[in-house]
Amino acid sequence: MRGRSYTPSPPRGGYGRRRRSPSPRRKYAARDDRDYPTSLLVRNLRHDCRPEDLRRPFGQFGPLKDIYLPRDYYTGQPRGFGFIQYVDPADAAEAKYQMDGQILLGRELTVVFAEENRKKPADMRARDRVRGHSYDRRRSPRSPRYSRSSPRLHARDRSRSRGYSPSPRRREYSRRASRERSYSRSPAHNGSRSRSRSPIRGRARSPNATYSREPSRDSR
DNA sequence: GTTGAGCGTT
Repeated sequence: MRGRSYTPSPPRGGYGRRRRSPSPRRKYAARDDRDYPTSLLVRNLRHDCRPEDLRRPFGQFGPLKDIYLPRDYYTGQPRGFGFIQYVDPADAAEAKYQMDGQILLGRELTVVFAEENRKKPADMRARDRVRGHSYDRRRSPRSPRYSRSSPRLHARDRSRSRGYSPSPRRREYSRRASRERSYSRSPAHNGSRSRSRSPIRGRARSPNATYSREPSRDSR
């Protein structure tokens, strides 16, 4: 009997049973009424805040599925907000209600439901262009040289905390693996020729002994 | 089957 009495505490006037009102936009699009959002957007996070810091306070309400703190792609600096996904939407609702306005590390958190739509790299790229100020892709007035910090460098840091919940056990595993290669998840694929998308110059990766099967040697 | 450049950063 786990009669855990959830107190979803619906936001102002409840979630609304799909009102016929001409809402300009459904708050939680792509979700049915019975399917409440499980992701929360936590705002006003301290820049020092790490996923682990959030896990404890937010984990009180239920199992967390994921925690992710977006960072600036170029600078790698935390953006001050994060996403917390719950397994159970009821927990998410509860957490939102309880944590909204709470103080974490001296900052008052703002917790709201997150949209389900994740942003893709392609979107960010487009956005960057728009934000960049009439970006003339031909040649920008200012060379966006962000040679200072590269996401890749942060990738190293990411190896430790990874940003999202790593299984403790897995970490052990990863620790060993992170010795040599395994750096394949950087924005810069540095494939061989396309090095345009990434702000940083991907270091020329060794060909890594491609398994080029000799065309004429495989006889059977 | 997933996504880690996630919307809301001062």
